[in-house]
Amino acid sequence: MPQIKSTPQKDDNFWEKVVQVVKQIPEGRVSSYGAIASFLGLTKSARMVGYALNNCKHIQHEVPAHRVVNRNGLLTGKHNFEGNSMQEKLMAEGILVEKDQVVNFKSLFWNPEELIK
DNA sequence: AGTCTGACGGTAT
DNA sequence: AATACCGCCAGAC
Repeated sequence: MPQIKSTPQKDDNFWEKVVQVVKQIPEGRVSSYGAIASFLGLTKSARMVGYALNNCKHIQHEVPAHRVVNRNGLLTGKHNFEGNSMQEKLMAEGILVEKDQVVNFKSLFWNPEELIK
């Protein structure tokens, strides 16, 4: 469980929602911070998604945070993982990474909106 | 209380 | 096409 430190009221549990969504990312697919933020109704707060994952890094083993990259497919969060484990985890799922960037990102991209369907 | 810093993204130059 | 800036907002100082 992520530690929610913000005030209980405004607390929409954004962090938890982020975790829930990220958990739904299928293996071998990737998504972006912006897409998740948008899906949660905070279109302009993509940074908060990364921030949330950072907050939840202690449960990283349950959250495929490595499948979340920025809108260009760039592994911007790489340095938050040990060594280059982010890339390694992606590669292990068959996702090609070249120069810190997901190859064929556009077709591997998974939009949270698919959850609704 | 003021300032700075991000696992970002869009717009302007 | 490449930078530069700006909005976003919770935390750390």
